[in-house]
Amino acid sequence: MSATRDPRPCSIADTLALVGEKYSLLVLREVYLGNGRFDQLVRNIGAPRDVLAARLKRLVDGGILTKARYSERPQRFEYRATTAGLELEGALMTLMAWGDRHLRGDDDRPMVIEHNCGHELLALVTCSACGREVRHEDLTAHPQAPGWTRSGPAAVQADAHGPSRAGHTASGEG
Amino acid sequence: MSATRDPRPCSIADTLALVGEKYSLLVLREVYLGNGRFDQLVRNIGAPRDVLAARLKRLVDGGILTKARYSERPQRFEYRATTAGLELEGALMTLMAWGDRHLRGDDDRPMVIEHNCGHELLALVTCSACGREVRHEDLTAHPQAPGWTRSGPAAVQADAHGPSRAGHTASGEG
DNA sequence: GGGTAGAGTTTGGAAATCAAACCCTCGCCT
DNA sequence: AGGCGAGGGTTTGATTTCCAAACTCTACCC
Repeated sequence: MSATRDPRPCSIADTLALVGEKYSLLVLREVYLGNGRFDQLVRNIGAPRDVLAARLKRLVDGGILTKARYSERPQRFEYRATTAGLELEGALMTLMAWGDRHLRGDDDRPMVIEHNCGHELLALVTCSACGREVRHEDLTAHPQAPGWTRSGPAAVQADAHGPSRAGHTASGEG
Repeated sequence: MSATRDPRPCSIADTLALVGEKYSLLVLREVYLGNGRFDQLVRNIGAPRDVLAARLKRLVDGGILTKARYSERPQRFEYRATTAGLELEGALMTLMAWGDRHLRGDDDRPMVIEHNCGHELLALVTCSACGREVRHEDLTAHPQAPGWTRSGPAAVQADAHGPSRAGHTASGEG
């Protein structure tokens, strides 16, 4: 019997395995703001120092941050985002926009980001091909991983009398 | 005494407090795919059943999922995304795009999303005002929360501009 | 020498995770 | 009517992780 064990292969899961632990994305937030020093990260994020040290090591090992020396004699370091690390900023802006919209009133924002087009940034996820905003009902998933369908592992085929086999295209209750 | 304690007020942190725990975003992934049944979530995500139950409760309480009955007689439920929940799909697509680009070769994708414009989706985060892609160097953060600057809590006055020079604030306060 | 800043590491108790086992309701097969 | 199995969880007990506070070490500044 093949192991029913392994979860669905997925780049979302892989990405979260790297940056999805508690505090990791907040480290990125601070680094984007230019706050790359250890004590600064501790204060601004509120993370335990040992946990933060572990997260930083992981982010550096994962190629998202670098540890740069900014002073030789009293050895002092600063964490900076790599190119790959900077490419996660969009995801953070998206999460911020969501939180601003759903967890606050539109007037109670703790932070405003200014885009150099002159306007306040409201992050929007779009399709790079057509430029339109990504909406759920416009998407169709095509699993590529062998042995996996949209609904689960093909071997188990857990799709008999499902309530809505439609999956992505056509439903919508809201 | 000194309230050096509270972390920076931030919608990113708030959002992550709700959906940032392990597995939560993978639950959303499966729900977007139409897989809202408990056992399906367990199998496809690989989460312990008790942890998954806790996450589902939190997501329902947080207004991101609803628990819908799809069969009366053998009582059967299914979790579905609310409107707010659907609005997180863009963030997931962004994380997927990042993982596809940085954690895999562009040929080894476990899942391809088709956009109904006819092309494969490559999620891009853009500024809703000007439509351009969000890039780090085009952004400027403006903290609104009282007592907080870009670099940290104002009361503690961590120096403001970069690691290069320290402002020498000798006078303590306390 | 005393004090401060930066960058962590150590410590020990509290909380979360995990895999596996268990529970309960139905529906179906025989 | 007995047994099986699916679905949807809850319980259990051992392992990990987290957390806050204390501690370490270097180095500058007075």
